[in-house]
Amino acid sequence: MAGGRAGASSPKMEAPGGTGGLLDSHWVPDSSTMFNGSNSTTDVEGQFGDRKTRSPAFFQAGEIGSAVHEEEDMELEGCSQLLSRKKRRLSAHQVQFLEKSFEVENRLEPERKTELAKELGLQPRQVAIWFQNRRARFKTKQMEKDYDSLGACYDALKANYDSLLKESEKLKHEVDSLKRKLLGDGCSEETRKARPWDGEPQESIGHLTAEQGNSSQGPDHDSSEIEDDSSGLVVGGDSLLVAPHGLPKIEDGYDCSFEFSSEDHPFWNWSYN
DNA sequence: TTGTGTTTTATTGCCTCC
DNA sequence: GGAGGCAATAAAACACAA
Repeated sequence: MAGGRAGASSPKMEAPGGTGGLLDSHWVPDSSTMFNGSNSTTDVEGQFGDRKTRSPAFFQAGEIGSAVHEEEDMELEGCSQLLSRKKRRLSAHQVQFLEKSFEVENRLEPERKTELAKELGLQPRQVAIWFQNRRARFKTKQMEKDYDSLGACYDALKANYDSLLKESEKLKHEVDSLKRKLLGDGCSEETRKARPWDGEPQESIGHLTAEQGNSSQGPDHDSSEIEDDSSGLVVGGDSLLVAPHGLPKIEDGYDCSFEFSSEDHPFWNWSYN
């Protein structure tokens, strides 16, 4: 998307007659709109109202702003040819009011916009812009939060995976040692014949296949293979219990078992089209 | 004082919905 | 086609270190 589109109406743009340098820092005071008696720090940009038929807010001769910097304004009082203006920030009071309103509802109904504008001594367009920018800020913050929580989930899952891997190795060793115990060199012919694991590799001891019992698992081994055996493995009367495992509870409060859903997320619930 | 980074206000173009 | 939303962006305002 092309930038610099605001340039045409930029207050930095020198006014005709080369007066921009001087006028850039001054306003023609506005006697009209004030917020509850307090001074507004903003001008009346956006008073073109409908953005589809808008004209540049700046450089409209005779247009006036509701400046709060009275000293500056006094200096220029009487200046009828305002050709350049600066942005003015909203007052703390106005921002606070808008913030509260945003908390209640982050979307603006036309009536509410008008109402807010009236109450704050702003143009409806300014209120709309403020909400738009506020939503953008909120979205950014929310994405940062989501990024952090996903990172925490990843760490927890990785830790869980690693510990499962270790546990799996440990169990394999136990199985191996039990096998060695049972199949000691001095065992009888009957016992040797009865050894199921001496047959085809897919034969199993209990639920554990020979392959599971003997092969070493790589890092990408699916841990679910041992989950199915978590009910316990009985070998020679001993029970090797594999602890049931699931998704971890992360200590800092994040639960990784969540799924992203636009239904239950305050931000994504918004209908961004 | 000045350079630089951040935040805020506003514009522009495109998109979707009605 | 108009209204309103969003992303991208500009630029003023502000903060702050050197």
